[in-house]
Order: sequence, then C-alpha cells, then structure tokens
Amino acid sequence: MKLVNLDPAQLVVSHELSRSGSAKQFEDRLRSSIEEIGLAEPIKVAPLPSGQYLVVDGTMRLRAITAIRDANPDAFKTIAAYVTDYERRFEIRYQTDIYQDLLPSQLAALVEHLHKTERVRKTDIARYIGVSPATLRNYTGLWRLLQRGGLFAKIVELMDVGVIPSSNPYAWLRLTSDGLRCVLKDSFCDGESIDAWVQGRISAARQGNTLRFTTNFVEAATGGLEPRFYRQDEDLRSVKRDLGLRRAGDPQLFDVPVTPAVKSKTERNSRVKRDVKTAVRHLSNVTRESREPVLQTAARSLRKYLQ
DNA sequence: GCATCCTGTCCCTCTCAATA
DNA sequence: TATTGAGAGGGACAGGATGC
Repeated sequence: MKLVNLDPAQLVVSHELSRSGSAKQFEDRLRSSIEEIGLAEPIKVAPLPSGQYLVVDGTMRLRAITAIRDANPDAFKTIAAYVTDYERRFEIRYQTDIYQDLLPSQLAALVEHLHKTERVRKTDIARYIGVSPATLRNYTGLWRLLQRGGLFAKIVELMDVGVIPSSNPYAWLRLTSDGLRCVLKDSFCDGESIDAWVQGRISAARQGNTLRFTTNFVEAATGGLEPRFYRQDEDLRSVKRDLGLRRAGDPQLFDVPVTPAVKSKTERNSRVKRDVKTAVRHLSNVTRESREPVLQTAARSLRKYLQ
C-alpha cells in the first residue's frame, strides 16, 4: 500500500463503509489523542474516478480531525493515508474491523473457526480481541445456539438485532426445544404465534423499532420452569448454581494462602512469558497454514502485538 | 496419571445513556 | 449535576475432555 498525504477536501465518506455503532466517549478520547500526538495510524482510502478518495477505514479518525479543523483551520492541512484498491474496499474494511464491528453471531463464528480449524487457543483469541476469557465463553455459547439450529438459531438472530441481550447465551442453552417454545410462548409472544413473533421482532428491529428485553427478564423467563424443559436434571443444575452462590456469599471460604510477593511475581512473569511464547507459536501456524487472507492478517497482527 | 484447557454457572462492578 | 437503570464484561468455582 502506498502512503500519501491528502487534502481533507479530497476525502469522501461512504455510509456503507462507516461504523454501525457509535461511542461518544471513545470519539472524544480519539479527538483528544489526535490533538495531542497527531494521527498515529494513517487512514485507508481508495481512489475514485473523480480524483477524490473514498475513506475505506478511518471515518471516525476523519470525523475527529474535521472537528479539530473546525476549531483550528490551520490544523491537519493534509492527512496521512494508505492508498488501497477500490475493488477490495470491503475486504480491507472488514479485515480492519474483524473484531470491532461484527455481530455477535459473526464473532461467535470467527472465534470457533480460529479455535477449531486454526487451533488457536481461546485465551489467545480473547487477548487478541480485547475481552476476558469469560466473555469469550459467551461467544462459544452463541455458537452452540447456532449449531442447534431452528428456534435456537433464531434466538441468536434476535441477539444480533438487539432484541435479546447476547451476554448470557447459557440461559437459553440449558433449555430443551420444548422448553424454548414454552419460554417464548409464555413470556415473549403475548398471544402471537412464535414464528410470527420472532419474524416480526427481527423485521421491526431492522427498521429501527427495537423492543429490547433485559437480562433479568431473560433470566426470569428461562429459570424456574418444570424440570422436563431443561436438558440437565435439576440436581446437576443446583450443584452448579450453588458454586456461584457460595462464591458470592462467602468469599473467604475460597481464599488461598498468600505466597511471598517476590516469588509469586517471578512465577507470574515466567507464566506470562510462557503463555506469550505459546500464543506466538500458534499464531505463526495460522499465518503460515491458513488459506483465509483475513485470518492471516489477524494472526500476523496479534503476533506483532504480543511480541 | 497429570497438566492443561474448556464448560456452565453464579454474582459483582463498571460504563454509559437517559432522566429528574 | 446527580441519580438511575441496563448491558457488558470480569472473577471464581468444580468437573469434564483431551493430550502428553
């Protein structure tokens, strides 16, 4: 990719390549950062027949720079940009946003692909996309819902459009098919048929009319059903539930003896170094063996980050 | 057999937007 | 400006699965 400096007036933003979400605080911090240290990472553009350049990646940075220029017209007379192929604008855009802008179902599919096909450990994937291993487990849960298909997959679709929170897929996974139908019929559909309700909520959400259900609502709706509506028997679920309750209710039960600070710090450092080394090895394999350009790019990027 | 990783579950904390 | 509510993410556990 060729690096050039472009006049801001030459840049054109396309809605189809802009971010789907917004974060005011992030944008404020981005603007402050660019004001303070400049544009650390050039944006990516593609040439247009008109002589202008389409912003492929960097609309938020451009927005921040525009805001800075509104206050100070002398700032950023040119903007550093990598010139990419217009034909590859979507590929490049989605490579860049592989872990920032994906729907929950897409992220779940990506995680499982990296894990199963490319053999990247889930802890490494979590570090790469900047979430905890616990959060990554939610993506695993989403993937399992998708694998079950039918109404379970529809639940993920409802999560994608924001009707149902995606933060606790296991509330749904514990149900049988009959249990799922029972929950939807009794707590969500309000007299409508299940299929019609699901399709109606998805369509409405896509038109901007999203009816959101809370995690508490989901938990209440999927909990406390008859035992026949759960995949595992009540005793087993009670044991697992008790683990969480014991942990929350009496933390000192689980306190471990404190080892000398120096020793534990040394051990931690040694462990971290070992983890990083292993992660780099896995990622090198992905870069070398994967046939997916997106995954090669992601693995190269994470390897560079870890090193 | 042991070490490591993954799963399913719980509650808590933090962030952010909406509202008073 | 302070408060509130919702959602996202984190910490922790036991136990199962897997690989060496």
